[in-house]
Amino acid sequence: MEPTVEELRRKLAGKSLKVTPQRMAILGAVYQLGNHPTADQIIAFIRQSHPNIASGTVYKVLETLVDNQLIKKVTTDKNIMRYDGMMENHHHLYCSETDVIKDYHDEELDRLLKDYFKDRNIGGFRISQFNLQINGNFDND
Amino acid sequence: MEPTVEELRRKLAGKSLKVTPQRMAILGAVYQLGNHPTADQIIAFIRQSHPNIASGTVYKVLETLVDNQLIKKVTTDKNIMRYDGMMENHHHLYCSETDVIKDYHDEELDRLLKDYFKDRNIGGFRISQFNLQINGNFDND
DNA sequence: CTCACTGCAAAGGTTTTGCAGTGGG
DNA sequence: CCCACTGCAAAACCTTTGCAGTGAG
Repeated sequence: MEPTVEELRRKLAGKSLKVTPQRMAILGAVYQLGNHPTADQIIAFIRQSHPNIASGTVYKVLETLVDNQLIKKVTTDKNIMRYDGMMENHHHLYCSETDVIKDYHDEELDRLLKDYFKDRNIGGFRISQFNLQINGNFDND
Repeated sequence: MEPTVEELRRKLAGKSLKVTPQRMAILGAVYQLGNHPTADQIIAFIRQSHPNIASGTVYKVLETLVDNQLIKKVTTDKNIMRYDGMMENHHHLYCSETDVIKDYHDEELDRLLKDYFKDRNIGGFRISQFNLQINGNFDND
């Protein structure tokens, strides 16, 4: 969860995106910050090393990264967009009090859901992807 | 899915909320509009019968209704909040192109998930509720 | 070289807030 | 009657946009 400069470069180039210092920093920030950061957190983090980066640029780059499936958008009850660098199929534990999101991986659950949707026709709906939003509270609050 | 005036009144009173014409109209609008309306759609709908309702009031009332578990918030990739009057456990089919959300109910799926989480300790997380976000496309687009 | 990307600043759109006046319990 | 609720308008907030200048391929 902390790719090297070469890995970042490869991810961008792999999507035929120009490799700019800003894009490297933003994609790296999403990975390093980890816990589903907001645009604001990403901007603050990047300004430590790139003081002149414009917030408009960050929003544009995040949109580009989402469009190219290098990151995903994550929404919560608060209407602030958050971003997730984990592209493998996974689910989210969400506490609305603390606004903390934790990833939840489980192959058994994935298999269960996949089997459920297999051969099931959801009235004219072509499923591209699904994920479970699990709401509740973390014990150590 | 179109409760009478008495039912609306009972729902509000049941939560010890003052029964005002605005609250009646807003809760009724969420039910009548059905498809997970935005605040804006709710306001436009209500103004037909209550031309003077303030948008600030609508936002405040919607928040109150959410807090009192009479409606739920629904989020999508677009950062506009939407509201859902269906309180029974259910899932959502979501098409990001058209921004259409359809409810998906299935007891077998609910049982499957319930069984899965039964006796399973999700590392210090107390689950209050979960729902599946199913992304894809509707055939008749 | 060229066109996509960045910085900057302004605008956009949704949601929140403060306060005085109103009305439901 | 009293306090919660409403209307109004301004402000806050996140995000988008336009344009001139820059730099990656």
